[in-house]
Amino acid sequence: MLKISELSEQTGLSAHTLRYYEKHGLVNASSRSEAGYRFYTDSDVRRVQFVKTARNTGFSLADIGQLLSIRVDKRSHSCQDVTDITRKKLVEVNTKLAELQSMQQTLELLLESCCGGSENATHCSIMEALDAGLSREGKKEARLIK
Amino acid sequence: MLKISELSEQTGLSAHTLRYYEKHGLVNASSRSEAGYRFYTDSDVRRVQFVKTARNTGFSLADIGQLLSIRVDKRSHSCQDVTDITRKKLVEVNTKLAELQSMQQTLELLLESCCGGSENATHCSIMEALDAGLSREGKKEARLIK
DNA sequence: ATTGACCTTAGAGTCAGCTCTAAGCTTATA
DNA sequence: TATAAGCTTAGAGCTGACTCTAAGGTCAAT
Repeated sequence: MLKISELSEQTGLSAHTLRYYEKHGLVNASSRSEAGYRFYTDSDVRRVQFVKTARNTGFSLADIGQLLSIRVDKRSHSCQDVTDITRKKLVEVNTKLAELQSMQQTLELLLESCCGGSENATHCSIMEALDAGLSREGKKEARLIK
Repeated sequence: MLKISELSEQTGLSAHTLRYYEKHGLVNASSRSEAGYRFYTDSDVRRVQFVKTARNTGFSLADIGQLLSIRVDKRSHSCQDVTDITRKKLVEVNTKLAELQSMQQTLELLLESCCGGSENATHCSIMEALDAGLSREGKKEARLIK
């Protein structure tokens, strides 16, 4: 039986976070001391680690709530239930990736187009590109310099 | 001279958002009517479009505040000032990209490893991988199936 | 003159996932 | 026994960028 600080050590999640997860229905202590202290079993530890792994994989707490309810009663759920959640998450991740890649490309083009020197910014091509809405000129110049 | 709703139309930003930007020091109306209505000039429109472009490129409102102060007095700032901000942003974007790419890879491996069928989830390899902290087994199985 | 669309403000609410505080018990150590 | 560390709770605060509300003033058209 672990106290919350011990569970915290074992999982790397703060006691605050563990209580927060409990409040949101993800992880309960199996029992409490007379004084009300939370006590966690090995099974609780595994559940918390599942949550942590799922968080690292990008799942939201709401997603994890669903995954956990599958986990406790696997017989009532199908693999498809699991892949549905996973595929939905992958779509979200891919969407964000596309946005970030577009930003990355823009930022790289901007940096390539600018001297970055200590002269004043009167003709800074980054400022010009942002002024031009990144249209034509900004991108074209960037490509030329490339 | 445009009223706020007209500026909203021209820029695609809501009047709410434009007032929000004003409150945060990014865009002021050049003048006001006797009744207090905001009036925007062409120069204001260009400033708002600059902000919008910079937002699309991933800059935070704080970043944009800095970029704007360079924009209004380019002679007092160097290209390096501009590239510093841009490079900092690129680093942030690359960091987030790395996180998301890792998530993407994990999610894809998980999906490859699971049948996704309508049988029950008793031996679902996604659940097993999440239980195992994505370690060894999860990844290995995924690769084998690949 | 009245409707209705538009404008003003301060300030509250939203999202997600924590993170922290205050006030008060409990437990372990000296 | 006293002190300090650790636990409890409800609830507030944080981040960033909006988004909305309420209560009221203004303006153009009928």
